[in-house]
Amino acid sequence: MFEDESETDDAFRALAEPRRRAILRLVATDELAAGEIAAAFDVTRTAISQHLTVLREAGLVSERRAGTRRFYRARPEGLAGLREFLDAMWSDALDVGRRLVEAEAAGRPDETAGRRTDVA
Amino acid sequence: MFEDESETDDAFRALAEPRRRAILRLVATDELAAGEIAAAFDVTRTAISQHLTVLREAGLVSERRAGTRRFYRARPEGLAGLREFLDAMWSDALDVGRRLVEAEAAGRPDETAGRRTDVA
DNA sequence: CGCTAACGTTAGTGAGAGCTAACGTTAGCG
DNA sequence: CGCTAACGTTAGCTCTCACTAACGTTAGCG
Repeated sequence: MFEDESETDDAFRALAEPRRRAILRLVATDELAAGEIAAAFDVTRTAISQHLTVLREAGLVSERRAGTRRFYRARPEGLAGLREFLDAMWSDALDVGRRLVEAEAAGRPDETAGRRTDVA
Repeated sequence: MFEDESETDDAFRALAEPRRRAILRLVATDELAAGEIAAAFDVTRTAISQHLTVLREAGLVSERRAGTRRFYRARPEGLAGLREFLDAMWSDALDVGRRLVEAEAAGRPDETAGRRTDVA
């Protein structure tokens, strides 16, 4: 698993920016033009344009051209990698939590914390 | 929703770093000491220590001290904010996809699309 | 054509983040 | 005590990234 690390990495880095997440929420429910998106913030259109480029290259938004305007919309498939990562992490961590409780109830063995190498 | 933006922001920024995600996967299944974690990478222990600090402040790992050693483990609750964000984004985007298909079948209204939502 | 509107793109700047080396801290051993 | 081991912390460097200003591109109108 996690074979598309480079692709998922782009999505993570793209979402690390609060403004990009705001843009994504903005186009999650409605398809908006670049100018409309830029009007919603108090930064330059240039900055928004670059953010849109990052989001597009990360596969998080799709672009549709109509005349001189370009409409953007959230692309749910771009979040698939993140969901996989989070779900795997979530279930693994919860599983360990359960295991630790059972171990403690059994009289707490496993103090040396013997490794398991199936890390990645 | 998205009221814990500052807390979620820390988690997003923490996960934006590939090495921190690797560390998180490493301690997702096993509780490891700082030295063991550092041994798994080819960077300095200092760098790993700083990464662990970031992960801990983001609520993504827990710390347990035993003698001079400090054991770290993944904290699934720290991912709750991210899951909420992703789930909301996912369902919203899919909902829009469905709505667009229906609108197209109905004869495509809503061309102007002028609006602004709660941008934050 | 000329002109304007709506974008994207490039160069340059300042703030932030990851990395290393050196130093400080705490726990265990003789 | 003195010494070592296992960490964390600070100072400094470098590189990335978000932002702005200026320029280039494409589409529509007269």
